[in-house]
Amino acid sequence: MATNLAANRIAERKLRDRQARRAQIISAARRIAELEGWSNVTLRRLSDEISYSQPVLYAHFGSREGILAAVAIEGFQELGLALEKARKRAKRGGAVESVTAAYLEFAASSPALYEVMFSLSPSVPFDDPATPPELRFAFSQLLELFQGLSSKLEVISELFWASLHGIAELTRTKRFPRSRQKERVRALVELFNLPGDETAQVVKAR
Amino acid sequence: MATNLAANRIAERKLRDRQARRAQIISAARRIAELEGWSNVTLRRLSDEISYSQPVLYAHFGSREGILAAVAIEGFQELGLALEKARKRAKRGGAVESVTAAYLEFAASSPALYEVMFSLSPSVPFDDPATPPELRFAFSQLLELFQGLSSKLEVISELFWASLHGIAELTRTKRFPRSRQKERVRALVELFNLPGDETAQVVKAR
DNA sequence: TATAAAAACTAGCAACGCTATATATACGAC
DNA sequence: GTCGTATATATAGCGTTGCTAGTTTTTATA
Repeated sequence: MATNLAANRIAERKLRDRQARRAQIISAARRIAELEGWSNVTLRRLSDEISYSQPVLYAHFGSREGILAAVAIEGFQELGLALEKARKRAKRGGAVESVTAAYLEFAASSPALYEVMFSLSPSVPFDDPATPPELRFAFSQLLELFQGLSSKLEVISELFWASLHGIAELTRTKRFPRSRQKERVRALVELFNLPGDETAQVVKAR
Repeated sequence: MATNLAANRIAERKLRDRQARRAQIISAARRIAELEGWSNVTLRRLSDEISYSQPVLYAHFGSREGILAAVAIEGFQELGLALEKARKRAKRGGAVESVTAAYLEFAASSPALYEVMFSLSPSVPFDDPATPPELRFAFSQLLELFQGLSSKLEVISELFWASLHGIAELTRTKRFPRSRQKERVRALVELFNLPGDETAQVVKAR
């Protein structure tokens, strides 16, 4: 029947509209957060920005937390892509340095986004079957860095991630002076950029 | 005059009472936070716990933020003391390992306290003249670890702090599985516990 | 065009941080 | 001891928040 086809197209259009609005909400939340901080991302403000009433937000995300989580996942996607790009365009042996720079640049240029990814959403776990693929992908870019270099691939990747996160976070929260950032990065790269055999030596299992 | 002496003693007693209540507030906040999370540390709940009305809280701390900051500073004091103790009781060459364990133990055993120290109070800065001495003291314990070992004392200490913080935070927020924690710690200690000349070699300025 | 379903809005609840105003308590001078 | 005063504490309420029940409007189908 023709009605079925028409019904299909209508359903598709509705889905598109839904997704577009969802993206609009996420985008508005990001923009407000980056300009005015997450405390200004209120449901009333968001519903204002998208010109819909508050309950519409709840049709897309079950709660304010849900909106933050969605922004965080979008952030992990972008971080993963940025790291992948940095790793792939690095010259031989310079992958650690390149990825380090990309990671810290990401955190520094979108502090509110980084904040929601790591400080504000305990509802986006990693060590869990329900881990979002975007988060797995981002971490996999760090795993790639040490592939075959160390017998403790996962451990050394986690340690590298922890160091990057620590620097990013202590910088974001004003515990580290920006003035020494270059030296910190150089020391970090030296610690982890252990080419060839040396890597196995320093990072080797006891 | 006798009245002056009496007045003095009264003033002293008032000060003691004030400080006692201040400590009571901080203690209640810590307890609730550790048991039920910081979102349950509300002013009404706090005033209930200390059996005073809400405005009394404002006589001690100007705002809810002020209470969190006070708890955070108490946390830095305790962290600093714990690190100092760990460093001093370590056998020769084992200081890094000992301090690492103490730091991560502190973070793991009081997650809410650690959270308020690093995630919830941007109003306790470090790179600033107004940095609380408690925070400076805690960091100085990390500086001590690398005293004379590296030409980049501050940078390597900051890097070590960042790594510890990254591990603590990614563990607290469930991004790291606890199962590999031991291996992570061992790898971290190997990275930073570079006895004698090797330290200068790996950490040296280019 | 009439009807059922889906979508959106209005209005309001409870709880929050915070504060202006009122009341009770404790002090110092007589 | 008594009385005014200053200090300490309490009451009550404002504006805003996340969230939702109930109602109205819009949309799709027959």
